Formats: sequence, C-alpha cells, structure tokens
Amino acid sequence: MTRKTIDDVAALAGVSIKTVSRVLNDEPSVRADTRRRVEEAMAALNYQPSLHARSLAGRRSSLVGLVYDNPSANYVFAVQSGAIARCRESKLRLFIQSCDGLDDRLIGEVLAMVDQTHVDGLVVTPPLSSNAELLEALRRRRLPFVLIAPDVPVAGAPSVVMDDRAAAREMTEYLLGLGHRHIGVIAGHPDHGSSRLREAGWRDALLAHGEQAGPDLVAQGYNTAASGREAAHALLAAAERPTALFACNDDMAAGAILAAHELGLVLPDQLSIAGFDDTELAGLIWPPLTTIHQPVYDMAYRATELLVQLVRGEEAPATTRLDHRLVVRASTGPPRSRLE
Amino acid sequence: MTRKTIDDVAALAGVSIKTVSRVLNDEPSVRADTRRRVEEAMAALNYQPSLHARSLAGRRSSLVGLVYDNPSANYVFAVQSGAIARCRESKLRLFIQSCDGLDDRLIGEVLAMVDQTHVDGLVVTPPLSSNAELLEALRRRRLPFVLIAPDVPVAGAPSVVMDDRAAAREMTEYLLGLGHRHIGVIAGHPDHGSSRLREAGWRDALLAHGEQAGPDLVAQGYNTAASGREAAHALLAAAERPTALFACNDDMAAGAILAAHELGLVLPDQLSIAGFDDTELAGLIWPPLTTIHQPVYDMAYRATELLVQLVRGEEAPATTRLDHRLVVRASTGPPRSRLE
DNA sequence: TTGTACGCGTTATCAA
DNA sequence: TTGATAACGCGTACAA
Repeated sequence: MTRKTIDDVAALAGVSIKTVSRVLNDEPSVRADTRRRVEEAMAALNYQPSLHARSLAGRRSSLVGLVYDNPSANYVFAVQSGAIARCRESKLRLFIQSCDGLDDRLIGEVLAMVDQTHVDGLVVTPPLSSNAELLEALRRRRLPFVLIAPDVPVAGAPSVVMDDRAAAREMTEYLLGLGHRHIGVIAGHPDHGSSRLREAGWRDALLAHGEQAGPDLVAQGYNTAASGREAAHALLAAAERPTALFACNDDMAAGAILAAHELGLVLPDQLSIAGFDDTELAGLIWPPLTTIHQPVYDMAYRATELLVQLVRGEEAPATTRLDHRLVVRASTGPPRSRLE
Repeated sequence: MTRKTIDDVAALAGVSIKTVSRVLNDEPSVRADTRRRVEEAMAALNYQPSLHARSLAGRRSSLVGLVYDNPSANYVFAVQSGAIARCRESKLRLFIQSCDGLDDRLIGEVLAMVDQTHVDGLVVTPPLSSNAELLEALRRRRLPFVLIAPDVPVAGAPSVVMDDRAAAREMTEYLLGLGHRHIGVIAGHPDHGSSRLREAGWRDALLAHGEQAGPDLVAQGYNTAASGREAAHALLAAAERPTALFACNDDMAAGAILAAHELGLVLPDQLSIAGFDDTELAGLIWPPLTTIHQPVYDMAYRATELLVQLVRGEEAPATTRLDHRLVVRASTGPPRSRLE
C-alpha cells in the first residue's frame, strides 16, 4: 500500500495535477463540478497531501512553531493546548520545540529548528519571550513571531499579556479588605519580569492604604515550592509576624502552606495564604488556594491567532491584554485578632 | 537573506553536492580533508539542511511522532520530556500530536498526521496504546510504533510498561505492615487497564494476608481529584471505617485528603492515605503523599529508543518493564488504635 | 573517493 | 477555467 499522491487523484478525477492543487488550496477559479469530482477522488483514495512536498514547493509550510523553556508542566500543557486548538481551526500543524534557556547554544538551536522545519512563524513563551538576543536573531531571520508575557513590549512583535501588576494589587487589596495589615510577599524568580510586576502590585496596594511595605515583609522565592516554603519560614520567624502571605505563584504558595502546617498554624484563622496563576494545584491542596487566575490557555490561543494573521501578511495589534480573575477559596480569611 | 542550500555549501567547499550529502549523512567514503572542508563551509554559511527536502528525497524523514490523549498535564509533560531527550541524542525531530480519543475521527486524524508528516514511527501513550482499532490501522500502514503501558501486549509492537499490579500489592503490604487491617481502595478510571491491575494488586495483598477485600472497601473513582474526594467520603461513611485508603492515582489521593480534612481527620494518625504515580503534586500537598513512583519520563525515553531501533530495521524486545519505587512520605503511618 | 542525472510530491509560472 | 512544465532542496542509483 504505497502512499497516494496528487497524481493518483488527478488520474482518478480526470484532471491535471494543477487542478487538484487548486482544489487543495481553495483557489476560486475551479468550476463547481470539477471541484466536486476532485474532492470525491481525494476522498475515495483517502489522499493526504505531503507536508514536505507542499512546503518545499510553496512559499509557506503551514507549520508554526512553539518554543518553550519552562519547568512547569501545567504551564507548558496549557500553552500547548491553546496553541494546538487554534492551529486546528486553520488546518495548521504545530511544531513544538523545548529549549534550555541556560544553554548558550539556545539561539543556535532555535534558528536551526526554524531553518530545518521552515516554520512560517513562532509563538514564544516566557521566559524566552524576554530573551533579547533570541528575539533579535528571529527578527534578522525576518520570521514572524508573537510573544506571550514578555517583560517589556518588543517593537515589531505582537505580545499577549495579562496585567500582573493590577492583579497582584487586587489580591493585596482583597487581603487588606479582610482586615490584614501585615501582609508579607514571597517574590517570584528574579529573572522573570512578571515577578517584579507582581511584587510591585503588592507594594502599590499597601502604600495606597498607608501600610508599610518594608524589607522584613519581603522574601525572595524562585517559583518552586521548596523556595516558597523556605521564604515562608523566614517571614513567619519575624518578631511581628505577618497575618497573611501573598506568594507570587501557586507552587510557592503550596510551599508556604507546607511551612504553615509545619508550624502548626491553622489556615486561614492564624494565617492567610494567597497564590497566583490558578494552576490545577490550587484546587487540590488543603486548604484550597485563593489565587489569581492567569488565562494561560487563552493567551496561547490568542497568540497563535495573531501569528496566523501575521503569516497572512495582515496587521496585528502590538499588545493584547487578557483579563485575569481573583479566585477566592479557603486559604484566606479575616485575621484571627478580628474574630476575637 | 535567502536560505542556504546544499549548493551553496558545495560551491564554497569546491565539491559536488553529493559529497556534501555524504558528509551530512556521515557516510564513510569521504576523505578526511574533504570532509573537513565541507564541514567548514557548512559552519561558515550556517547551513541547515531542509527537513522537507531530505524526507521528500530520502526514504526516511528523521521525524518521529508522539500521540497522546491524556488530560494530565504532568503525565503529558513527563512523556514529552523523555521522548524529546531521546530524540535529541539521535538528531531526530519529534512531532507531537494531541488527540481526542472520544472523537470518532480519531483514527483518521492520526493517519492523516502520519501521511502528511511522513513520520518514521510513532510512540503511542495510554489510553491510545490500548485502542485496538487505532493499532490495527497503524499496522496496516506498516508504520513502526511502540506502546507505552498498553492494557495487553500487542503482537508486533514493543511495549514499555511498569508492573502496576506488583506495585499496588507492595503499597498495600506496606500499609498492612504498619498495622492497618481495613484498607479501602479508590479504583481508577475503568477504561484504563492499569486501574484494574492496581486494584488487583490491592486485592492480592489483602487476600494473601487473610484480610477481607469486600465491596464495602472499594469505591469507584475516575482519576480526578473530585472523584477521589467523593469516593473517600463514601468509604469513610461506612460503619466500620477503614484506617487507610489506597487511591489508584495521586490526583484521587489528593481528593481523598481533601475529604479527610473536611471530616476533620488528622493524617496519618486517624487515617492513612496513599497514592500512585508520584506526580509533582505528591510533594506539594499536606501531608506529603506516600505513593508509588511511576517512571514516566524513563518509560517515554525507552519507548523512543526502541522506536529508533525499529526504524533502523533492528529488532526490539516485545516487553520492557521498568522498575517502580515505593516512596514513603508523611501521609501514611500506623493506625491510631495501635498507638493507644 | 567523487560526481552526474534523476526523482521525491507539491506549488508557481505561464500559456492555452 | 484548465494544463504543461519548471522549480523547491535533497537522497539515490549508477558511473567515473
């Protein structure tokens, strides 16, 4: 059973291969009944056009790339799912490439993938979306690309973002509204721009309410549960213990909850803990985590959509901001002193 | 800046394109200094061979496929990572395809991907690896494929598995060893073969120790935390409450822990809970989960390695069984009655 | 050890 | 509206 080709279809339909090609590419100048004959022949033969032949002959490959360098399974899965969903709608294939951002061959590897696979464009996820060298290299290749959550907007490349700073501020204001006054923050990985924005949002809220945001209320984390646990222990060892902790991602919040359990603190009565991202984890831990929903799937879907536009030669907005959502669960509540 | 081709390299090196091709494919019959000249030219031009041209001209595409239909981010991420790692070693590209197993177009979509991309072979993950129709269709296409954790071995396709039944038995024996006598089980999704094996392992251990394994100790779950929570509530409502629960995956175990917290039970004193898989989650919940480590990454790595052998025309063992590991954390302990 | 000529399956060009 | 033919960039068969 050898592979069916465009010649087989043409022979069966009694037309030239060029006409089959026209049908394949939805070109208008084909008579309706010719088109029907060709389509029937394709169906009868179960014909599938070769991606390789198409992209070799044409100027487009119908392949788009997704590059990531992210240790979070949930994040990567959500991004992939969103991009896959959008590709499916446009009958595009998605080529997924995992990278190692610490490797100095990173850029070479991405460019090699681009040249070898002839992808029409690239969706770039954080933290690669903030790698200036990489982005510059892509621009020199004149390859269309869309960034998800870059630290700073990049001229010439559309970005899809959420408002990290506003979201962090909302969360902190929610905690203030519960009556908390000493609210510690577990900062995210210093290499991620969103970390700075989230910490800034926390500070915004405290200062706006005339509260302190001193260094004793800040502990450095690295986006891992282990770092969150350590940071929480440091914050909770202070003389004037915070009554609430805002962790800049859910994993660190989970680590902070571990620390609270280790100290025998009852949540949320003796300590409130909030996270950020609303990963799957947030609903699986005890108590369920109050957090900010980051629309990762939607961001990837939209980014891929913008890339499709770019590839078609259409314009795309420089920045697309998607809405976040404060999700209140059981890990936060009024501070105990208020209850007494 | 137009794309560099094999002709550019040949011109710069002063040889024919055939010689460049030989160097590219590591063929032996090239004089050392000729090879060096060609390699220098390739480096100077930053030449990357076109995947499409290679697979169109040759009889191999250097592309292997990975198909999955699995809602678990952790599982998918681990599988992808293992397959990617092995591909990298052989300079293969991995084409990742997400499927919807409930869609009746499933088989058509997989075959379309195979025909369009010319993948040399396929790594098939559960539950697709137990889809008899799909496997039969692949066999008819004469496409090499390797199965990860199929329900039953399939003639002609190597499988990479772990011993679910033995692992579940070990876990149950560990709980028996702690002094538990009433050990409930939260069964996994009935469509997954591993669910039956894990439940069987639980029963093996109880029967071998002369304990009961009656229906009041079994609750049906569906591999989700929500179903685990519900199942745990059902089991814990029994007149003679179990002192330990064995959930057939970690997500359900997390749900069971939620249920225990809701009932105000202190773990592990009043109730021990064990899981299966050792996902990232296991270390992030409170108390940290005793579970069985399933070597998903390694299984995918090995499966890809076997596929590479198959594609080369080499033989591959029908079944490769990788070791699991009992990971004891804090969610299990002796039953309270023993302590008193 | 190296090179020439052809074909892989499609799109692009140009003519009919 | 349709078709003949030349690319696309590489591997393969065979020759030198």
